[in-house]
Amino acid sequence: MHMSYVRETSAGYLTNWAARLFARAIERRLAGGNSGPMPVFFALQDGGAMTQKELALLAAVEQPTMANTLNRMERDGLVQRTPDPNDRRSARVSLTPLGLERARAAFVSAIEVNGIATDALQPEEREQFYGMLRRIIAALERDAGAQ
Amino acid sequence: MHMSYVRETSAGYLTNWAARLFARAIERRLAGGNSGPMPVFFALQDGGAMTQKELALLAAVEQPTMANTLNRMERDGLVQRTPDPNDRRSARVSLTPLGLERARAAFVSAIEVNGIATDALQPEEREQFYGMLRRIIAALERDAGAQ
DNA sequence: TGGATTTAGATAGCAAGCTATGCACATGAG
DNA sequence: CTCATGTGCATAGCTTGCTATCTAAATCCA
Repeated sequence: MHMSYVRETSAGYLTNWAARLFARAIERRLAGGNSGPMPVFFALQDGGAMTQKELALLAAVEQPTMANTLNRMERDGLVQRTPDPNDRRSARVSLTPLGLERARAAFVSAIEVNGIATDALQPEEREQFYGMLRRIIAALERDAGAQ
Repeated sequence: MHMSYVRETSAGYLTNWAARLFARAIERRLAGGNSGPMPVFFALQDGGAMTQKELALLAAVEQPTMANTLNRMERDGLVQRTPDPNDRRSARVSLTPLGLERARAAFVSAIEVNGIATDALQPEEREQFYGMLRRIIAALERDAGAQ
């Protein structure tokens, strides 16, 4: 079992590699923008507001990761935090006008990159690919849950 | 096109999510170990030596990323750098005995996690999944090459 | 009501990824 | 031989991800 074997048939290796290529392809199209805010853009693109916790859940990242992402986005004028009147620990996060603008651009880039990737698949393979990834994600989350 | 659509059918989103789950699943099994050295382990598990550049190429990461990974591995006693007698800019990197031991453990964990993931697929889907990922990687690398 | 527990977020510290840039050594052209 | 160019690696500085831990507010229960 040599490197070539591992490189070609390790699902983890290939998945990590593909994920980095996706992120870089999107970032090249965003001229200075990064791909980290993408899940926040998608979650709030309709003008809605969410708590940090809800955003972390949707993005499937840990709370401190989302906290840092939101701090950078706030620093860059992309989101605003409005204190929750019902819970003084919490704040509702929403996109600023600049954030909405960037969200739309990010959406365009994401769709374009997604298209480049799925063009490498046969039409009937595409749904299958999503399905397989979702099953793998579910299996690995079960593994994580079982300690 | 709402969040739910994006979450379920964005190849980039799903791939990034799966990649993080793979890395965490391996790290949970390595008790303090990290998944970054994995490509180095695989490349050098047979006792061979490579330059940093060769390792970066095999791992498909940039040179500074590999430089940092090797620094951490050297700090932790996993690799040694031997000056190249033919080129004073370069060094040959090889695993220490401790590094070889960790490499074998990492290999076992990687195979186990890979098994958990591929068990979520039908046997005939497995080769297909690797093939699709490889085609997507190739497409995104072409995109990167074309600026 | 008051204390224990839960929950939302903040903070610290690290790994792994990237780009940009600098330096020293190697190499090739004249 | 010398000088321009190329190459291998190091460094700086950033983002995104993680775990561990803290604080403060909310909630639950006796």
